[in-house]
Amino acid sequence: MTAASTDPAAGALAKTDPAAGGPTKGDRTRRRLLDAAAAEVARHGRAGASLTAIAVAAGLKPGSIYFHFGSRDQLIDAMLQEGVRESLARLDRALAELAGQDQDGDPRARLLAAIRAHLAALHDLRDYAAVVLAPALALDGPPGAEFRDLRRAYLRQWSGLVEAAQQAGVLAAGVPAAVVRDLLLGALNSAGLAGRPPAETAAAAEALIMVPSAPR
Amino acid sequence: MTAASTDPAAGALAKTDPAAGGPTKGDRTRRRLLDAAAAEVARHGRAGASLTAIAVAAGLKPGSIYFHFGSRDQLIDAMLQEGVRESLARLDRALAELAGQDQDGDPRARLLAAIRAHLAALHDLRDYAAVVLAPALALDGPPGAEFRDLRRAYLRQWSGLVEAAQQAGVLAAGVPAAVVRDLLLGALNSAGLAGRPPAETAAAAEALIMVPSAPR
DNA sequence: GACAAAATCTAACTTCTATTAGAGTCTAAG
DNA sequence: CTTAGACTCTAATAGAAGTTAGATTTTGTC
Repeated sequence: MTAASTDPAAGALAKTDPAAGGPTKGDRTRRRLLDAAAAEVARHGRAGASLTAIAVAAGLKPGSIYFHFGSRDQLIDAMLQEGVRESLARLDRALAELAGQDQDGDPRARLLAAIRAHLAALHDLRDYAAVVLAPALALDGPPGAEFRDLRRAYLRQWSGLVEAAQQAGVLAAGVPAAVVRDLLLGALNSAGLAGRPPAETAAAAEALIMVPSAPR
Repeated sequence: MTAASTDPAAGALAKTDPAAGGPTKGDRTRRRLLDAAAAEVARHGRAGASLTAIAVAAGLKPGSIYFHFGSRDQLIDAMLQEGVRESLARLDRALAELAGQDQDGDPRARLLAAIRAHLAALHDLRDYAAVVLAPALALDGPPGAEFRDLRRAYLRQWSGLVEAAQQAGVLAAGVPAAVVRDLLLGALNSAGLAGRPPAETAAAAEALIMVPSAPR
């Protein structure tokens, strides 16, 4: 171990300056490392993201990374977690905002909000999301328990939204919800990463898949 | 160069025994190498597919690969080309079969046939297609002219199908065809790689995106 | 069965990689 | 200014990667 005293390499998360003033210097470069890792993985895949390239992109020498992360894998895992965690938080937030309005439990409104939130996340988080949410992305090896759980939670959220929408007649029924969910997320990911403004893609997705109006 | 005499490493394609009897031994191991490369790239990404792993999977020593291919990159490029080429051929074949029937130019029938062909290709070609057709897969570096052209041709085919379907009222109009194409292919890729039988996925996709019946 | 070509192996090399230990520098608090 | 801790660099390690040249084996043909 390089740093045995306080060992910031152990914690995977970047604490959002809980106690005193702004983020410490270590927090900042840790963030910079995660960003660089996301960019590198997005561009060259997990296996192609070299520590040296990440270090250079973050303005460090390769060896210095080990002060912040225990290994290359831990760094990449941390950035993957960060990506899903943030996406999940955004989804939850979007749905919570809806709850404070008139359309509380309306499945149609909830699904639309989720679509927009997903596309917005794809647009804002860019490299993080490109890596994390891609359906069949080659992320070899055991993905790490925490990442797996977060990803599952994200998918479960969407399954729930789809089922509710089907029962309300907003989405085609008589089709396994899991398949619809895969189709939907795959469509959003593919079109969302094409670089178009999220609003445009959202409008297209809604026009394409939604039953034109209320079940009537 | 290792083999300067007849140099099979130069040609990227596997000739389908044009002249005499069955495929020569070189053709067979070349095919085995392409398969191994596809599997390895599908599992570990382009950068993570090591020559040694490919060689072992094909029952060879790493050095022997250079008799068949000029370099690692050329091997992988060849397998990528093989993937799109076959997918494109299947799509063309499916559309041509339709032309011999009553529903010659019906946009709806053509789109349905294309969806089924794409999902079937995803299922049959597996590793090849998983790598080639994935929307935003990290295939770093210049993709190679031939591969790029084939891929463009595939996308152009789909754009045409989508436009025709929109004009016929089979798909939601008023939305850029390119966006719809991305959504559609992304959906098919994502759901198609989930391991479900292609027919089931096709049915789900059709139920989800098609305007219920003819424009009437 | 001998011969030439095709196909594979062996054994090296170079380069790049992650990783480590220890020494050096910066930063903030007293 | 001093000092302790946080942070970063340098230099070196061991291993795995792609690649190559030459020897060796396999294959098909007269």
